[in-house]
Amino acid sequence: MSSAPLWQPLPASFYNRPTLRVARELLGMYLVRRMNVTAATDADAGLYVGKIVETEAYMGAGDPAAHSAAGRTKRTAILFGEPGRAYVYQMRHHYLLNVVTEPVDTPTCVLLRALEPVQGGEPRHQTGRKPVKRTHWMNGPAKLCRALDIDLTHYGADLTSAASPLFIAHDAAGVAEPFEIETSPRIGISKAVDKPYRFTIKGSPYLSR
DNA sequence: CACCAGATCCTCT
DNA sequence: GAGGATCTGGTGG
Repeated sequence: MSSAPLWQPLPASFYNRPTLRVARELLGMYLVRRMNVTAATDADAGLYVGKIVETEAYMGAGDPAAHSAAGRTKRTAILFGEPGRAYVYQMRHHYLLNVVTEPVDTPTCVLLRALEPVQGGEPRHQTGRKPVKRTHWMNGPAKLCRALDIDLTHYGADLTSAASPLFIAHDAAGVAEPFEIETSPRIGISKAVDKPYRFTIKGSPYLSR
């Protein structure tokens, strides 16, 4: 038997709280991706895990930078639903992953912008290309999706279930390393650029940009 | 149905 | 630091 960490999903109640608070507290949590593996020899096969080191909050109706600011559309429908689900959307060739927060009909979410690789080795989607530094495997919202093979099929995925191919956990068996949280303006947007809705683990070498 | 802007990333200068 | 890639949803005629 291995001494692998126990990845225990965060419950929906974690997400059913003010978005800024969720965005801060997601730092240090773990995104767990279970890939399909044929002839798996142990429980860890196909398991890719990254520690969340950078997030951004999108505040819904009152936030011009949020997709849901203009109201409900087909694309943003999931934002109006239950907290703890995945809001994935496509931008050019890329996919971006958000977590839905707050109660139903409150279209808020948190964007996952960067992960620190924890388990699973080099993402296979990086291989074959120019060698990429470990710190650059998942240091951007689209890069982490590509690394973990996350796309529109994960739209609406339940991030609170260990049975899901994609969920968010804390390491119930691990030792948490203390860290400081830094707050800054969001990246890559053109509206509400002054809002300090970006949260990072201070000093992490795995941040975007 | 045409247009456009966009929560990005990579390559080159 | 700039530019391009060439996708998709949303809007307006």
